[in-house]
Amino acid sequence: MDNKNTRKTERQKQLLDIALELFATHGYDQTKISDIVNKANVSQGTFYWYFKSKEMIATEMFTQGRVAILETISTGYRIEKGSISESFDSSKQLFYKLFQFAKKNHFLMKILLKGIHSQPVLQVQVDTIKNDMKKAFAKNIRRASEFEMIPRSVDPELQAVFVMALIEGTLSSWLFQSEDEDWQQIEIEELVEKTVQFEFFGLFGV
Amino acid sequence: MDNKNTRKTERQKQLLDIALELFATHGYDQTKISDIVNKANVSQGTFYWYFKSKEMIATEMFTQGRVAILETISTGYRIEKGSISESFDSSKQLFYKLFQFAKKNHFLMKILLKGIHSQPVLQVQVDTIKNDMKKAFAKNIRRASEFEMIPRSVDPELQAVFVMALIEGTLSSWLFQSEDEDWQQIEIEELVEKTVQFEFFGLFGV
DNA sequence: CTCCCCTAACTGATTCATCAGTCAGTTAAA
DNA sequence: TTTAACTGACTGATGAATCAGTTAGGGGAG
Repeated sequence: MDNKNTRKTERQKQLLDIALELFATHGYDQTKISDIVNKANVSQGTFYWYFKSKEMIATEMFTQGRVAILETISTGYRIEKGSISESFDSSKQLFYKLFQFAKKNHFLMKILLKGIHSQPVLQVQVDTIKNDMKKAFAKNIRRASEFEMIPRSVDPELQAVFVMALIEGTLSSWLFQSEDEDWQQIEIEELVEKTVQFEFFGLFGV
Repeated sequence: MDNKNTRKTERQKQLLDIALELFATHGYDQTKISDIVNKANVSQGTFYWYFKSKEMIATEMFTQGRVAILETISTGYRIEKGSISESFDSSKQLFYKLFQFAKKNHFLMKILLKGIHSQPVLQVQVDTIKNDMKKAFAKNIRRASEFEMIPRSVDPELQAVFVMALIEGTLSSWLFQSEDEDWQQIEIEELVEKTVQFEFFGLFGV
């Protein structure tokens, strides 16, 4: 009985993993249910034993992914009243965790970063996750601003847009052009360092 | 004969404009050829008198759009040896032109920013345009760096990734959430000012 | 320990809706 | 009269979803 349950969840996980990889590498629309089941060596009908539809397997991915991402971000927080260098370091820590997560879950990240605009229902879910991330950054910035760790001058919401843009674009470049020479070389620590550098000081550096 | 030519190009433009709007608002995949021709009050067959396929009308859009964008960026350049504040101003001017372009051509920009990942052939074209933009920024940064208008410390290619990310993300937020209160208010001049501020000085501001 | 029974798990050929693209025929302007 | 421009019903491919039927493996009766 316990065994049965395991067998069931294992097949479900197998299908989820395969679908995740195929969606990320070939795209959601380019991936047929038949591609997924062929790779899993099961029949088309089996897929529908585990998932109500193609849309539902993607939804399941996002539900699980959302939890994992938000967990990563929330544990990355460590903003307390302190010096500027402390706020710099805590941002670095957060970025580091995020970039590590992105590397480990690069299939999920690719799907999220590209979006699924051909499927409005799914795109809403992608947008929700991105919005949650942005809100997390905004909260971060608002607190740092209250503690005077960064200047109060600018609207935290707008700053959050900038930071989110920076993260999204940097992760996209990093994950999508990883065959590229330029990116091949760069270590995650270095990339984080330079990204946070830009986040705090812009083109001018320190 | 000149008249004939005009009539032909006008219908072509009409179909292009309608397709552009529908692709931007409902998405490429959600837009049927029948939607386009209905809105234009012509028959399905007429569409195929002017365009070989759905893919080709999108390709035509991108071909025209690419020219317009690169023209905008190239006329926005004005980097010459000078002071830091001059490099700041020239960046502001470039951003201003780009944001103006984006507002005027928001349908095109929406398509480019979202991408068309369901259609690999078209996505390549989108990526090409984005890459052209990034190269333009990289060139800009490289020159500013040579002239010591910004520090030489960091890799211009990586800086270009950051700047491109900033532009893309900011434009996306601006164009897609224009019903939002926050964005409703903000003037293009103010947005440009703050974006360039972030580009040069990051979260810390001046 | 066996046989048998039940149902969860699985099969894959078939159905069905959708839409891009076609084509034989029509219209209008030069 | 010619042909560019247009019509709209039709075709054909595609792929998600279904369903009637099959299999396997765990649990209970003997």
